[in-house]
Amino acid sequence: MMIDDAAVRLEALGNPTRLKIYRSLVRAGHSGMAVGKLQASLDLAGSTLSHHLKALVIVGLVAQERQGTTLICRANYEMMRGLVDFLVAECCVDACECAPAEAARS
Amino acid sequence: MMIDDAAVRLEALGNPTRLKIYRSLVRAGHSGMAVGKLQASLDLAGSTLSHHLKALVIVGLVAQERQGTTLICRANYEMMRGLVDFLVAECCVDACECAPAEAARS
DNA sequence: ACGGTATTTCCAGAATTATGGAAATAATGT
DNA sequence: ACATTATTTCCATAATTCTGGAAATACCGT
Repeated sequence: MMIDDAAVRLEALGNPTRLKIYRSLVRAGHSGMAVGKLQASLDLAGSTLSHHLKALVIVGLVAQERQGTTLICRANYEMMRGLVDFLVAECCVDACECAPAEAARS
Repeated sequence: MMIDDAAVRLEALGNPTRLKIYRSLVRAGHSGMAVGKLQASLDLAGSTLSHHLKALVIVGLVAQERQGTTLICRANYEMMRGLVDFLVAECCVDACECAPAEAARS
C-alpha cells in the first residue's frame, strides 16, 4: 500500500464517529448491517451517517450492497489487512527488537 | 487501547505529512532523528514541522529528548504496536478474514 | 400511479486543521 | 554578555471537516 493511500485510510478511521461506525460493521460480520440499523444503534442524524459512510466507502474500507430499499454495509476486511500490514511494515522496518540494519542488535 | 485513544492516534497518522514524518522516524531507528534533519529531509517550514511533531508527541506516537540545542525525535514503537493490536482486534472480532496474511482462509 | 420506507444530496454554519512568516525561547561556546 | 544555532510559540489566513435540517431520490408493494 502506498503511503498516501494509507494516509487517507488512517484519516478515515481517525474520526471517532467513523471509527465507531467501522467497528460496528466489523462486529456485524459477513452479513453486514443496514444503514438504518447503524443509525439507530449509533444515534446519528441520517445525513451525518451518510457522509461518514461515504468517506469510508470512498477509501475502500466499507462496501455497500443494495437489498431493496435498504443498503447493507460491510467492512472490507482485506483493505484493513492491507492497512495493518502497512503499519506493521512501517513500525517494524527494523523488525525484531527494532534495530536498524546498520545499528546491530544490542 | 480505548477507541477514542485509537481514534486520536489514527487521526495523527492520517495526515500525509505527519505519516511521512513518522515513517522517517521509524526508519531512523532507535537513534532517532533531530528536528532539523527531519526538516531538511522533508523540506518543510520549521513551524509547520514543529506543529506536526507536537501533534505526534501529544498522542504518544513520538518521544523527544533534548541533546544540547538539538531535539532528538524517536518513534514510540510500543504505542504503534498497541494501535496495531487494537486494529487487529477490531478487525477480527467476528470473522478471522483479516488475520495475518498467511492465515487467511480462501 | 401512489404511498411508504430508506437513504442520499443540497445547503449552510460552526469548528477545526494546515501552513508558514516573524518573533520569542532554549542551549551552547567564546 | 554576546553571537550562533536549533526549535517553538504567536499570529493570521486559507482550506477543510463536521454536523444536521430540508428536499430530493431510490426502491418496493399494492
